[in-house]
Amino acid sequence: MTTLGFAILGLLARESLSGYDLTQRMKGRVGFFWGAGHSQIYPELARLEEGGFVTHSVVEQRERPDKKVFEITERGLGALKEWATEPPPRKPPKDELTLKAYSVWLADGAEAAGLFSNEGRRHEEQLAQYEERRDWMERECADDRLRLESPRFASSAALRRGILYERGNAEWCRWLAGAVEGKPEKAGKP
Amino acid sequence: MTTLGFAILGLLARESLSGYDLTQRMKGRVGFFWGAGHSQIYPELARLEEGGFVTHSVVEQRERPDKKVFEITERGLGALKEWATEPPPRKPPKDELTLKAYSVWLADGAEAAGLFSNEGRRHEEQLAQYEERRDWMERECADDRLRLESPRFASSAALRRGILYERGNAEWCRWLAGAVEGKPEKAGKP
DNA sequence: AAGCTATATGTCAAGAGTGACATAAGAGAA
DNA sequence: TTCTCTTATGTCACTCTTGACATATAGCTT
Repeated sequence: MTTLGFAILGLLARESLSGYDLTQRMKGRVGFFWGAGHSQIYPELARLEEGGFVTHSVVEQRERPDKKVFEITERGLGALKEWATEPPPRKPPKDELTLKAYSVWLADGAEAAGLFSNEGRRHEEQLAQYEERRDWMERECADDRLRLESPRFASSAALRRGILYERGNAEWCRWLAGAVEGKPEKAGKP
Repeated sequence: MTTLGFAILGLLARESLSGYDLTQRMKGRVGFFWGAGHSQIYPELARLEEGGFVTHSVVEQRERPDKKVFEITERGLGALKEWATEPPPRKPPKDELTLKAYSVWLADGAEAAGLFSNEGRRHEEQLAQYEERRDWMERECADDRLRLESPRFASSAALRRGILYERGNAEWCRWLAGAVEGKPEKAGKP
């Protein structure tokens, strides 16, 4: 079982979905801690079904093409539950922006300030979205999001991580943009 | 040019290194924002040399095997400088721990508390290491780390990002571990 | 002499992930 | 009619990444 498989099971444990729906979820709410295109999802669903972790049924639709709706099995639920508390392998987080910062000493100050100020704005926008979603959850599922055995609780926990992540990124980008502002470019030979 | 290529150039812009040295750096100081094993590094160095971004010279050693020391070229330096201020493609950060948190509502509370408390400790240890390194830099290269055109400045900027990242992770892990503590397991059928 | 560790450089097969290509139904606009 | 958009499912080739295999020098230990 791959991590992508568990990402899919995590969504299917909440509600039955088609491959297309799963693709949308991966772009949306789950998108800030995992990602996958449909070209990865369809083959993975086939593998999950082969392993007995999900089953599907075809739903005929009138005004749209038919779809396959996938449902998690008991076996899938059991595997997901076990996986959820196993320590993840530690891999280095790959952050291309930090990698760029690592070479910022070579760059022109105005250009670097532009980059980090733009990225800072992007992260602030994302942060605002997450905070809006958090506030919405606090209003709409006030009690439910505190019940540990409710999927809402898990969603809000993940969301909290996203908020912390974006906040850190936004702060850092703003700081760095400010710091490199006015740094002169190393003069070439005119 | 791949991102790994620029990661290597970022290191070679500071000092000339062998493939083996680069592998050590990737595990160490650069490890928190990019990673690669030697099986990726050696072929990438060959590609970089083919493209004229680096050159190498063989250094004979007495008490060790000979080594190839790679040096960045003007062309490599130029490419790195340009890349450093280009906006990175936005890809979803893949965080397996947050993905696990997303399914924590299914898990046994004690086991989940164990996982997140362990991970929290790991992040705190990493944070402590980074802070130690930051303090060391403040002492040893007090002025230099503030000069924008110095590699020390870029290193300390990246380090600052690492500290923010680990702080966020540690806080979140601790919070979640505390929250799921005492959550009873869903009873199986006895 | 045999084995272990650190240094040093490589290859290869398998798996994960990306982007393009391909198809198809129905809705709505030009 | 044709074209485009959204929904819907799939494949394929390519790249990136990982882990194992492979080799070699030299010091140190057993």
